[in-house]
Amino acid sequence: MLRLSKLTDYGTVIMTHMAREPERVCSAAELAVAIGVATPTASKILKTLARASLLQSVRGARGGYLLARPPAEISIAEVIDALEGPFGMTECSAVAGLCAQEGSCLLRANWQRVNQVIRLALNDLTVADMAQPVFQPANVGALRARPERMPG
Amino acid sequence: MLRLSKLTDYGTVIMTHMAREPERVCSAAELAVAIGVATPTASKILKTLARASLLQSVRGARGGYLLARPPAEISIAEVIDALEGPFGMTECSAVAGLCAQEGSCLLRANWQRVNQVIRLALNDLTVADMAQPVFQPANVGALRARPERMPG
DNA sequence: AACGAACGGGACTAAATTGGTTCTATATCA
DNA sequence: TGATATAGAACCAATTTAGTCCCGTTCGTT
Repeated sequence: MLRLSKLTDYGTVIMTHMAREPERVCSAAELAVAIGVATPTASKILKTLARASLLQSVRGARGGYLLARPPAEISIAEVIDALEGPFGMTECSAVAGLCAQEGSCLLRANWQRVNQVIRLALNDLTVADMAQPVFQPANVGALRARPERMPG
Repeated sequence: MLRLSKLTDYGTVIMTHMAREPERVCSAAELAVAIGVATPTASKILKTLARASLLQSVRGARGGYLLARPPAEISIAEVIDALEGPFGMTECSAVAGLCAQEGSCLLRANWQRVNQVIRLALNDLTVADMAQPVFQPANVGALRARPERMPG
């Protein structure tokens, strides 16, 4: 459930990769090789991330991309938002007000809440966190271990 | 981002609807009218929920569906799992081990963590919670208000 | 016993989404 | 000036999703 698209996955891998050397300007071709996709595909993702102001682009020869902010200040939620469109687990909560069965729409308020939890959890997880090979739960407030009711 | 499929959304609406009268046997046709979809569509969802043991089916004339357990003991995570397939935000974390770019797969461990947060949050939210018009945050441990870093 | 209501399961079609490529224009370094 | 590299849009193919239909089975009702 809650599967992200491939492009979004690639996007997080790219951001993580770049976070390891935040100063370096990386070209689309270089990143494509690094993460194992074709250049046009990487390029498409990079353009999207740049348009969302998560990356800064450098045009011209020896150009490429650069993290727009320190990796610790870029949350995974932002990366997902950039690549996956507007937030919202259901259509209703994403684009409020155009719901066919208004009678059942008490639900929406609850979905909004669930969305919010997820968003907060992902807001607390930064690109810098992801770049660390061993991930520090302390950095991510929402990631407390809560063992109850965890089905297979 | 993290958009659920329509069917899953319908599924939660159905479960919530049924939670309001847990004793009553509801036919597919009746539920279809209640939530505003065509009968075959409702039927498809109900079959899936029954196969996942979230609903109990009653065959024959005057048959229908019934919650398999008290609504407070059915989590939203289960409903989503039933309708959306195996858990996992990326392909890698859903079906471990078949990742093209193994080098970048440090990421996977982190994604797993994120998945877990989301899952725990949704595990704590039950069908009974959703059925209440005003939703009690106290019932849902993971739903603490945490105002930091909440962009547009 | 026969009829009809209702579920079980699978196959199928159409529509929407996604993944990926290509092309043209623009910017910049050497 | 030429090579390199991004910007942006259009486009195609493949997958996924939504929704429908059909046939078999179960079981009240008459």
